[in-house]
Amino acid sequence: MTYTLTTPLYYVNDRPHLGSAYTTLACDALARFQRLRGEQVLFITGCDEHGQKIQRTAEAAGLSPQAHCDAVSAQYRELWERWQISNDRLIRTTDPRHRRIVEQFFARVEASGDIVEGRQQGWYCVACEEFKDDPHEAQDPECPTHRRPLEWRDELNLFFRLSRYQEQIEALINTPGFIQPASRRNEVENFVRQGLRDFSISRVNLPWGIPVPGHEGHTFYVWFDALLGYITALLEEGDAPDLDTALSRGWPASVHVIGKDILRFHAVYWPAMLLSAGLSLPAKVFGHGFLTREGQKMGKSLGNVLDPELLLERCGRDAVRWYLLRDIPFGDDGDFQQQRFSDLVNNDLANTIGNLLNRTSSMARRWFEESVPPAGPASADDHPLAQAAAAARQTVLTSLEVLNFRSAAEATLQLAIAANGFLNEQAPWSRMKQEGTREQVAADLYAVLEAARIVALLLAPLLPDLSSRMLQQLSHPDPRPGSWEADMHWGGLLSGSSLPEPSPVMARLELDSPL
RNA sequence: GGCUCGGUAGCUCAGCUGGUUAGAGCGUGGGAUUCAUAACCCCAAGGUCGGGAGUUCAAGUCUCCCCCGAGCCA
Repeated sequence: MTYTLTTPLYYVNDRPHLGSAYTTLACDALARFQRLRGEQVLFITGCDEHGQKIQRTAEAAGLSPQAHCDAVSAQYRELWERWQISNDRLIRTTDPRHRRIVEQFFARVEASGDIVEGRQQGWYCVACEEFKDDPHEAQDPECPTHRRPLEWRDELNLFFRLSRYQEQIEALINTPGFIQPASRRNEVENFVRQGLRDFSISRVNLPWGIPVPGHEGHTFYVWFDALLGYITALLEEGDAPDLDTALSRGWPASVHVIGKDILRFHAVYWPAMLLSAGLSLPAKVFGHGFLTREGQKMGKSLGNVLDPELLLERCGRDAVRWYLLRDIPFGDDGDFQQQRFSDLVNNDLANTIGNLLNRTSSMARRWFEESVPPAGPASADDHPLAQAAAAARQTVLTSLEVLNFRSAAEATLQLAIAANGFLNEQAPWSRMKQEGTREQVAADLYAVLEAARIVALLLAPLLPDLSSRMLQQLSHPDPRPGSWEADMHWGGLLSGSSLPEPSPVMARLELDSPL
């Protein structure tokens, strides 16, 4: 069974922002975790490139839509490379193969009688790419989210008969665990209970889209096309653009990770479309929260957007990943606070974790021939640090399974804190001044080094870079997919292996100016 | 307007089915120590748990009303 997970396919209307980076980072941690556990992972991200909004943005910039999409999607690609995101795919909905997949999918939906012609009349927000339900009787209604004027539309469209799936969708969203976090389920439930209405899946007079086969003049509505990108993305390099082939590569998805704003599309429309085409449904949809900055919404008008590229350059991958994953409950909204950001990075990563390794390694080298001391009694499973390590490991495993990055980070940190405490209690530096304590000191240092090794391994999904640097200092190989959990058993550190000269694995963050 | 979710130490939050002196991290103050990245370790201050009423032997924890914030739908 392939573990398929997806980020949203980001709309290329604008350059990448921190929100997309946040989602992608979280997915990366999850993907790494699943790979380490030995799962066969297919990590999908990509770009959604059709629709009127794109067309207009391109026009405004004096570019062809395709040129515009090429440019923006290249920015995404570069950004993910820079962040070292481990995605297996980066699908673009302008990929020619995608068109074939959409056509085949549509044919199935049409064959099940779920496509009807209808008249779509109403106020449309181009920014949302969505019809708004009767916005009062105002003569100049505007979109509540974009605060831009709505456009009146009256056109003949193709509709998807969503209403036929009322009961199935109700059952689906009541399935425990399908919508995560559970707190968001109410919202969707509420929406569905009011009765599902058919929604239009085509537009007329919109050239920048995939033509609907057999319906001259119609192109697919962006969402219909975009969601299917998850399936096109399954195709491997040389595969023919065939729906069944794609599906065989890893459908259904184990989880769609999305922002809470597009939950409805993923938890209602998308499953209904899949049901109609006779395909199986994703196991889970996880809608995470939004980030604010110092208590304020980020936005161009406020001029307070945090550029993910700049953030990466100034602070580094580990710092940003740690802060976002460790401090913000995944699922809830979070606030990016610079002071807290540097406090946490410095305290947790540099002081608690980094320094733990540094001080221990330094002692071991000094007193035990620059190598890992003999474990002696410290190899026993009932050693206090062995027990702390086992507990941390357990928590990390169960937390990451349910995308609770925060709890995983905390548990890892706890182990490092326990090891620092143990070191202070045992005070090997004073013992070394007495006679006949060498064996005890060796055991204590071994235990702490071993705890540090396990901290490093536990960190591998969340902070692969830091993890790797720590393991290097311990002369220990990076974890391998599938053997990670076994690697974390107490006593895996080899006594006698040489320890390189320690240097800080994590530099303190000194942010003198605002980001 | 309807519905949902929040309002707990300066800050970010834990507190499951109601039950001893309400917890953690950060920040702040003090102490101890020297192996280490001015770091680690220990201790302390600090909260009428948004307001009010009620149920109960007992309520952050249940009920009702009100105030504030966020969101979904109208």
